[in-house]
Amino acid sequence: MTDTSSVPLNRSPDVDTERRILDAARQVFTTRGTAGARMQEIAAVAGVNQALLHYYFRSKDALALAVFREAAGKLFPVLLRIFSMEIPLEERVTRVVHHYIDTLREHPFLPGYVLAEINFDRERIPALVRDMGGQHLDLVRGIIQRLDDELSRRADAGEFRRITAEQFIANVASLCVFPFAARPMLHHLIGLEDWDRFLEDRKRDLPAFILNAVRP
Amino acid sequence: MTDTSSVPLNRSPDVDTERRILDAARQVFTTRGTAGARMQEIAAVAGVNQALLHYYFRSKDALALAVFREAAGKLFPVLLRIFSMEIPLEERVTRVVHHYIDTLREHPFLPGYVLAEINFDRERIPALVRDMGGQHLDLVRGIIQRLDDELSRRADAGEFRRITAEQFIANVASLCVFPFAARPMLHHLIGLEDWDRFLEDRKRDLPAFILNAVRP
DNA sequence: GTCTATATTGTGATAGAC
DNA sequence: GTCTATCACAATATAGAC
Repeated sequence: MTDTSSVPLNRSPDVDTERRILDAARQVFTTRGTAGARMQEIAAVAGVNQALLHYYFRSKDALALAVFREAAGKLFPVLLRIFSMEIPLEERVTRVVHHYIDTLREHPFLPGYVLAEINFDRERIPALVRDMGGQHLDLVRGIIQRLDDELSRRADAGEFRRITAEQFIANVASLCVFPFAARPMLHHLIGLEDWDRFLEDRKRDLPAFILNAVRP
Repeated sequence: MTDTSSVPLNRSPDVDTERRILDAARQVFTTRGTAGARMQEIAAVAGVNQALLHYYFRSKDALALAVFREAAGKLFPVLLRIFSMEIPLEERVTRVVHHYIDTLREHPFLPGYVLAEINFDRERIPALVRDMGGQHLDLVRGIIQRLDDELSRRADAGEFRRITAEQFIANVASLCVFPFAARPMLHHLIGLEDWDRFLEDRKRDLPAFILNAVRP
């Protein structure tokens, strides 16, 4: 009789290999795009055989979805969480800017990859919404509503220009994310050595920039 | 004897068909991405046979390059031209904003497509630079230098905060282009009927927003 | 120039040994 | 769980008639 006490039955697949495959998949999918990625290359990067990818993830589509979910999970939930906090608007903006520039500096290919996905695959947005649970849309609407109220109040007080929450959020997202999506081009113009400096300057100046812009 | 007077010998390929193919290719490439696009679909959209695509463009790669060149040609030269004009900075910014939002509203898939291309294909940036001719880099450096001088001068005069030309250009590009690249998502949040309104608001407010942001 | 038919390769996926 | 070998088909590209 075999000893099963130290080896649980129905043990989940080797998490180490699965992780290695997923990391390799992220690397390849984010740099070549989902359609341009090759299962063979992912296997090579993971240091395993191509058949194993199918053993763990069944199909290229399923693997791509797993990667996209993980990538989107890095970008959106934090944004919602910070914008839900009960702290002054100025503080929320500063935190979002710092968090995004720090995160994207570590994963510079995420923005281009995610933007490409949502543009080229119609199923990505619904999948994203489903992932966030049924509350997602309500949560977002709540955040937008609250931000709208706040911006109106401060406009009434003469502190801010009139601006909708959608425009405000679009501004914050644009200024934080776009430079990374356009990185190969900016990179080429600015030069590799100054890229880090560029990001540091941006991290420092963007919060004041965003708020100053809506002052009368 | 055939009448050749109205049918030039060595006549260039039927420009009408070539155009139809190129338009179809743009439509398919920009919505599915280069790697995800299928020659068969392009042929169907163009209303011709797949073999004709190769007759006119030799290979998928060559066709993709032609589409990318045309797309990039819609986005970059105008930016350089406007920023080279001898008009006040405020006027330059306003013109760029208006031009971009109007152009991208007509071609909403261009930003996502071009960003995906430059992220996924390392050859795109060099090709882009080559396309603009040898003067390209000098022209860009000239524009950046001039803008830098101008921003410094106005910072010295206490009119502006200190900001580099690179940051300023990144801000303008981000605010104009990103919403289109993120369109499927914003679209989903904002709703189809309000998208046009969103763009109109943006076109009106962005110039003042950009300049106000750099005021002390 | 435009078509049909076909060659040729690339690529996701599976079978089956270990 | 992991591998090698192979299948099946999708997709680019070409040949050749008209």
